[in-house]
Amino acid sequence: MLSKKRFLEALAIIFEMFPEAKGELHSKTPFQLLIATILSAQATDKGVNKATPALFSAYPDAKSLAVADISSIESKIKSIGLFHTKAKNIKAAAKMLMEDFDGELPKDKVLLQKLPGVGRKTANVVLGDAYGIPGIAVDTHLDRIAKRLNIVPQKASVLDVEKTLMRYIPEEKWVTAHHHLIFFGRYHCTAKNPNCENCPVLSYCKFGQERLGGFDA
DNA sequence: ATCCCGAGGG
DNA sequence: CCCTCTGGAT
Repeated sequence: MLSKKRFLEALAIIFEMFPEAKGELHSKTPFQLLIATILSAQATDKGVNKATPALFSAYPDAKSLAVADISSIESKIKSIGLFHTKAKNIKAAAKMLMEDFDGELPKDKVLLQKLPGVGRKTANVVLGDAYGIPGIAVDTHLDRIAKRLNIVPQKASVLDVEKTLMRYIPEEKWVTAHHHLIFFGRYHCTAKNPNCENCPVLSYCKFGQERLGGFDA
């Protein structure tokens, strides 16, 4: 297992690889960020950004989305995938915001997760990016990277990954580290053909060393 | 553990 | 063709 000290060394290198990493979902308000983030589940941010202009043009806020027709919402987000569930969730979330939260986003992880379609990962993203509240959203990229670097057992849950990262990374860097790790996963340590051959943190990476050292897959 | 589910990439 | 994408609810 990679030690905390060694992980932080690797993380510092990853910071330098993508110095300007940040959230890439397009939004004008915290509410729109919430909706975009719900829509981003099992979808690319590019795909979400392609669909949200039409969605937010028609329904820019919780008040309008709460009373929108499901079929109208579906037609605007269909290209994203999982659109039945997501249309239902974002309308219900908007309605809940209006009825139970005075039309404003709760700045609290537990309350945010009461909204349909909002789990731990989405809550962390919204609180971190909209309000700067410390948190580490573990998505498919962070989960993969944590396991490749071997800071957690291969069978660890996303919650275990989050806890370990929170223990290893200083709190004031949680939000930025999250973005740097996302970029690293998205553009370098990819799921399919990771660029281990040209990786600055190869010397820290169990997965990469075994992959390059071992026989062809 | 399984379902949802279209677009893009290899 | 198969795999993956800033997951969540059952």
